[in-house]
Amino acid sequence: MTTSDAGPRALAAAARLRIAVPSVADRVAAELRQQLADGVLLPGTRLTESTIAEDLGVSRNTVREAFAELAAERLVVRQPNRGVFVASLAPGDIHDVYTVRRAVEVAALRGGGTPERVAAVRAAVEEGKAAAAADDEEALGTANQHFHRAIVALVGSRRLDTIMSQVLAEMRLFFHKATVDAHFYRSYLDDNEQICAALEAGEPDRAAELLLAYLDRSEQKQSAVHGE
Amino acid sequence: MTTSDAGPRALAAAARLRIAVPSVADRVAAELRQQLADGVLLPGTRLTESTIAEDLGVSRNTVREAFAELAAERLVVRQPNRGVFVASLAPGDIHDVYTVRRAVEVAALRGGGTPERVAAVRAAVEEGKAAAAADDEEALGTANQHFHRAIVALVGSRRLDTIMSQVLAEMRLFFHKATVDAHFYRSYLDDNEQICAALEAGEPDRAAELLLAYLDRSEQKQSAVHGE
DNA sequence: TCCCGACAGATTGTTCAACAATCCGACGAT
DNA sequence: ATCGTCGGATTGTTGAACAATCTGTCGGGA
Repeated sequence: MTTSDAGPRALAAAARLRIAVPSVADRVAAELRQQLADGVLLPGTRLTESTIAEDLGVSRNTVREAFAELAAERLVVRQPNRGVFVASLAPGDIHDVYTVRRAVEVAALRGGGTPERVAAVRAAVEEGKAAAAADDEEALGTANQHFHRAIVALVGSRRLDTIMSQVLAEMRLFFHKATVDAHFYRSYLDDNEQICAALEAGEPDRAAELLLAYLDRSEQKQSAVHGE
Repeated sequence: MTTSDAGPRALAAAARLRIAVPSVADRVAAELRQQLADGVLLPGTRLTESTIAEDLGVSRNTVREAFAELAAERLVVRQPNRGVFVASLAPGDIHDVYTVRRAVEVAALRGGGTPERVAAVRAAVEEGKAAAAADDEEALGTANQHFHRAIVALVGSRRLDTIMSQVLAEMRLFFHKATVDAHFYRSYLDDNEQICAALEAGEPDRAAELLLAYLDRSEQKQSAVHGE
């Protein structure tokens, strides 16, 4: 009771909210996630437990726990008695991912959102423009992700946010193939601007329509690049 | 080679698609999932690793892997160095769950779906009616879940299906409190019928509107029962 | 009386070593 | 060339061990 009295109930709540120090398994998972996002580990690559355990200086069991996390996020697939492999998306999976995005993002956009959250969308759009001006393709890609994440964040749902995060993480897996074209994301700048403008103008339904068209186009592009 | 020869390529494909024998960890997770769904384990209950390991006759490490699975599904929460507890939903979480349902189910319904899949929705409706006629509240509840699962299945997206499954699993966690009222699900029978009828009539948008209203009402009820 | 710190017990987090089950590739026989 | 067989490698699972952390209790001091 150093400061104002908190009471036992508040203390219990604080305990529940205390900063959870990430476990070793979590950190291993985070490291692998990073390598997956960076394209260090390409789809289809086999991840051997003992190798990773050795490389990261942790036990095999801990690596196993990390694999369980990643498998739950679909970033990695487990083949019993064979090992885990970096997930690779079939053409059907691409459509599937976009189906989720259509459901989640359009629903989020239709809700409108508070002015503060709309401002976050705007910020992501500007971030993209700045990246384009600086010819930073890398930044352009992340700005684009921020944009879509901000759209979902409009509804303020923790669960929708994590769903979106996972979908984006999945997409990063096979986006590497697409970004060989250095100007890939640039074509989306206008779309983002228009969607954001419609949203700011208080016309969420129109914004949703624009987004829907955008997603359909994007899916087509992806499918084409992915060779189908 | 008991039956017709398949050839090496087909065999490789079969190997990839072969029925994955569930690992011990998977079976432990399944068992716990069942107990959670059945209400044997109520929200807030602490799950001690050693106890469960002993009860199910497996090693503590294996239980740990099962916990990782369940944690990824939000059915249990891990408190570092304290243990895992059966997840309990705060009032805000209830709204959050319904937010996901609104996004997913409405989007699915708007798509219409193939006649075959519409038929599956109809089947779930009839299943509910039959359960009501037989005064089987248990069956009524599962029929209701089948109904909503069938709606999502209209789009035929593996990812949306699993999202819906997880959401329903989460709901079963706190639905136990609600079903003390034996006639809880009965009130949904008419809604389901109307939604299904609109869908069959080729008016998916009207069906979506009905579902939206249904979900809002359901959320209100749940929030009320859950004491808020 | 109430608060605070130390202590003991219990539980988790992590590692290590071992072994069975399974898979993969090579090698040799037909 | 096809088919078994065998050996090596990897996974699945177990059991034990130990440090780190948490919880509750017990006593001392204000």
